[in-house]
Amino acid sequence: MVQKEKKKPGRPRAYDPETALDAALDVFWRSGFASTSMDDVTAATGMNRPSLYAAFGDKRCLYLKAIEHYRIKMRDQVSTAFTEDRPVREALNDIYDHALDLYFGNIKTPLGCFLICAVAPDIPDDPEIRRIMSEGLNLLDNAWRRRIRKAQDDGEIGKSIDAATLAKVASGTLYYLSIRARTGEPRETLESVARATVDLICNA
Amino acid sequence: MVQKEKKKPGRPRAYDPETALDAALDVFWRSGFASTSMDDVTAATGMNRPSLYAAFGDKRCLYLKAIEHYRIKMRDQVSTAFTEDRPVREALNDIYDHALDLYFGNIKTPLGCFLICAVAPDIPDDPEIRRIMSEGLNLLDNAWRRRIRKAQDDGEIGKSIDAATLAKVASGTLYYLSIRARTGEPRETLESVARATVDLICNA
DNA sequence: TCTATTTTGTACCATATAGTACAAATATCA
DNA sequence: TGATATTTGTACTATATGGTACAAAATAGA
Repeated sequence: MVQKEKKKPGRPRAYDPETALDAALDVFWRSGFASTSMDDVTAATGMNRPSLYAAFGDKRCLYLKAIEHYRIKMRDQVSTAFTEDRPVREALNDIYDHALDLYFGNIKTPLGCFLICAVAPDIPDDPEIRRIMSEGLNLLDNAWRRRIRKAQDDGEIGKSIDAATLAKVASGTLYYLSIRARTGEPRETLESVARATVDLICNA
Repeated sequence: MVQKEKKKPGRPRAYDPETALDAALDVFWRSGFASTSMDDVTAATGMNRPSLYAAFGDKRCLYLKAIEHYRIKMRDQVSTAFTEDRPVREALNDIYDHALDLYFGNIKTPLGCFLICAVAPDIPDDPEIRRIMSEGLNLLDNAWRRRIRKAQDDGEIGKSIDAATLAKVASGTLYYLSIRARTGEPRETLESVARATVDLICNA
């Protein structure tokens, strides 16, 4: 049960934390941590600086919260496609489609996967970012692995290559879709790559 | 014929432009454009600021030159593996190996592909970077495509999926190797993914 | 209505950073 | 040796940026 509005004394906040975090994610997603100024964030969220700092801490804290926010967004967008019960071909293709929905977003310029395309450069200089990034991508690999493993057990996919490795190949195509969405490749082209990958894996 | 040293009047430069550009690439490769300060570059190159600006122009010019420098490095490292005459299996595996050599580099912390891992975030805010990035990745896709197409003509690879699409799947695995090298995944794991991809493509 | 509490909004500070001015240094050439 | 040309190195400027102080505003509760 979510406690929606516990009436507190004091001036009420003029922003919705969830909406603000979403706006912050958008600017980080577009330009990355270093290229995004706190002024950009205030502009995107509509919040003033002290409110921003009071709500989310300093820039790096906000960035970490944005990453976590993205992780949840990713889960909501694609995780159901992994667990639904149906033929593996259909499932895998559907996963890619949902991912493309996320990568192309609702804005004019597609940005790809936030982790792959925007967070990656921060890895060498920040061990915690590396850890979070690693875990986030592992979650994805593991989701592929479980679904592919199930298909192997069901006899839908051959067992000549182990599920964990096939899963990483599947992720690789996801990375391709991300990067290429960001470089401006048309969605149809990327859908073809996704379908080809599904073909290859299902014929393994 | 390269004109090595045309004796000019004036104080001789204390740096080697090629070496300096290589050092500049290293710091951009590690931290990306925005996180890298010109002080970082001066430290890495050993050049002082005015010499740096005289030699390469402003920060963005230097960055573009570093990208071009990387493109050449990439070509030198992997392009011969594409054109050598031998069985396609051997060729594809060798390409991945050479790429991994580049991604793991000579330093302790592997950085992956410069374009994929460091330049990608700059795309949305800089049309020229987008163009360069796009062209760079297209070159890679096309190299895969030509080699795979040849293998299809030679009967080594089936024709159920067209070469251009298979090429993009092959690139996808390359992107995976890049990102995962940067997150700290061991090289052996990535070699397995490469070998699995080659298996899948050769059995297509 | 008065007090306590929380958020807002302006204004500000300290620092980091991209880029440059200018004189000293070091070469070639006459 | 002197004139010319090019690079070096120090010091500097202007600006952008992360972060904060503080008073005004707006609520709940007594």
